[in-house]
Amino acid sequence: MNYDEAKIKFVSTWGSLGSLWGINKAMAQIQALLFISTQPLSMEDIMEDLKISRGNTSMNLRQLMDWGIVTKEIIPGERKEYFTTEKDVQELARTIAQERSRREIRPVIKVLKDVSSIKDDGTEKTKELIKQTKALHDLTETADDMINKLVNQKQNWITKSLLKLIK
Amino acid sequence: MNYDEAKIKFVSTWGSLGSLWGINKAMAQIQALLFISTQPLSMEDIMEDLKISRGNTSMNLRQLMDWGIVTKEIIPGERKEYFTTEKDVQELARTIAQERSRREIRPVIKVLKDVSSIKDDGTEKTKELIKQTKALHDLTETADDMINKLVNQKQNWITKSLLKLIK
DNA sequence: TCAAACTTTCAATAATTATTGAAAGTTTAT
DNA sequence: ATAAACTTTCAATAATTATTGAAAGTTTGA
Repeated sequence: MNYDEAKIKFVSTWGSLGSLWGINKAMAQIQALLFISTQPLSMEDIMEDLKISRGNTSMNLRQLMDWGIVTKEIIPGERKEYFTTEKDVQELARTIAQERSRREIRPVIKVLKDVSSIKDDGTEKTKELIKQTKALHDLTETADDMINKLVNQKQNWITKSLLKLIK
Repeated sequence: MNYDEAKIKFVSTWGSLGSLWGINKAMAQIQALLFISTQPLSMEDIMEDLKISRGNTSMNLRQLMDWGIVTKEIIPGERKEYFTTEKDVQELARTIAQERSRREIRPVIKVLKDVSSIKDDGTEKTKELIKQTKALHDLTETADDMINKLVNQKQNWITKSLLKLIK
């Protein structure tokens, strides 16, 4: 496998993994491209490389900036805008985990809390609903907390945490 | 909020969260319905409750069984098949985490390993590709390991782990 | 102030993914 | 062996989601 093959394989694999953290293919591919690039890329560069339209590139870059994992780079003397992504995997993971938590998990935790707080009318089905949604609420909340704590131990969090954990 | 409202809210919220662990809406809703049901449900029951077709119900139940979170229940004297889901949240989380790892994460880890193992031809871009995909490989592999270890500590894993972790 | 260089927006369209429903398949009781 | 009761399959269709491209918007330099 040479450089070009490896690059294509990486970008497309990372793209298809987008679903894992809830972003679309083009968004994930743009991020992948920036992640292995040695210098900032312009919209033109990205469009050409991924063979996607200008509009698509623009919209997905905006989303990546909203997520906080891509930033605009001004290159002196250049008219075009250039883009870079966070290059540190730890920091990247931290940002992604936080954003997913904020956007998707926390709202669900709220619903679980509301649902599990309905008045117990004494019927079996109500008791079951309360019991099960409460269990789900507790699990989700604890898991969310844990991920955020893990991910916020900036230095080498995964390795350190693992050591502590797996006695 | 009464029982019926709470039930609808729970089922639809859980359905929309399906994307979080990579299953579709109907699948997640069926699981949600079974999760709060006091007794096993037939295909008929599910179709009626969620207002989805027989074919859809059948296909999604099969998938849930493939994931190992729903099982067929034979009720003596009954011709129909009945279904139940794993009721223990811990066990549910364990199964889901394992399946996702097997289906999606491990294959990506393999690609990252292959890509990061290409021959270093000395160019800057190749060095960067190798460096970045290797970092991603290591992170992904370690995170995957950790989740699987966490999730396999059957008894109260989250709480226990948290205690150990967050000094 | 103008126009060239560039970016954003968004309605139209394409691609993907989910859902239906009816025919085919299976199981069970008699 | 048959037919009723039930489940599965899958081609057609619908719903959703992503993508395009051209017009509108913005910024910059002369």
